Amino acid sequence: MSGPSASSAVRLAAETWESLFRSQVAVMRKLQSGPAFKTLPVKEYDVLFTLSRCPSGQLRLNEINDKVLLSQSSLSRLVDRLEKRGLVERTTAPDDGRGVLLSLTEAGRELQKTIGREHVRDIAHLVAPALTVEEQRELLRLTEKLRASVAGH
Amino acid sequence: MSGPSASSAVRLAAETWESLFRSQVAVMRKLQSGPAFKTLPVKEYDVLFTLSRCPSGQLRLNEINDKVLLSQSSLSRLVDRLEKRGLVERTTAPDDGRGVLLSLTEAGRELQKTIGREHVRDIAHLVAPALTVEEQRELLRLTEKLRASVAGH
DNA sequence: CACTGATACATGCAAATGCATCTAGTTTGA
DNA sequence: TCAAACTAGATGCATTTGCATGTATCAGTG
Repeated sequence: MSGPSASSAVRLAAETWESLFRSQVAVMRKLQSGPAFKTLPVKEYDVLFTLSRCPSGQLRLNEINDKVLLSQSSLSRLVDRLEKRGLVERTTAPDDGRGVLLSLTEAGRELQKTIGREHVRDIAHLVAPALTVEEQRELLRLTEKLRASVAGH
Repeated sequence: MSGPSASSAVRLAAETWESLFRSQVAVMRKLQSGPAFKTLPVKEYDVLFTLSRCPSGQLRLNEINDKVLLSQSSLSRLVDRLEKRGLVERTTAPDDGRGVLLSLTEAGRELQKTIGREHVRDIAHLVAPALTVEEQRELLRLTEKLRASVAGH
């Protein structure tokens, strides 16, 4: 079962993750230093973005928490800030009294769109020159496959 | 020059980045919750790891800062903590009096190895079942290509 | 229904983070 | 050669984060 190929499989997995991680750092560093995030930190934008992509327009806090690298308490307070700025609204979940549904206000939707347009341009300027269309498609496929597998743990 | 294919190119780049980012979040979330990082936070481990991979055994703080998603001041204080715990050592750079060279102490090297062994196993358990060897190689290639392109301005 | 344990989110508090700024060493150019 | 501009890193301070815990609701069992 184990042997030389087992240890090289472990090494390959580790190197792959390392490379994925460093590329994420490099891209994120550029993106967050851009002018798009002077008005709103990236992590807060990410919550607005996630809400904007959601068909029902509402998400539970714990659903959002799965998408974001933040502790539950940090997300709770990040949402406090967004709420104080009038960008999102908390509602008690109808089917579960413990739960909180989050939705965008009109101001939140506007701000997401404004930042989003610039953000998407910045992304394109970084990613498009780096990889061919085919390579991007493959990278998209592989990362999605990885994410799905890990989420299913 | 622009047209329907221009906007779809932008969309592809954005979706690719989004997928890369979310996969990174999913994997990192699992990794950092593991028992390997009870003794040392991931970000601090990452500095030890980076030093351990460096041929000369020494790195400038600004070099480390490129690899990590932290502000300069945060890295400075993270290194304070590592130094207080006796895991790394600061030395003034011989060729530039402003610079600081960081190197592992023996204790730092030991701790990195200990955590590293477990960490690598955790990575393998997440990545290996998700992607074939060929897919991992391709993911490694694509992320490295992306990182190199982004780093080069 | 009462009771036990689990889940969703909020909050007190200590620690980590980032921005602006400071200090010190280095490079530039007149 | 020397002052001005620049760079590396440290530090004061306000904000953000996470851990531990608290509160309220839900689910399961007798």
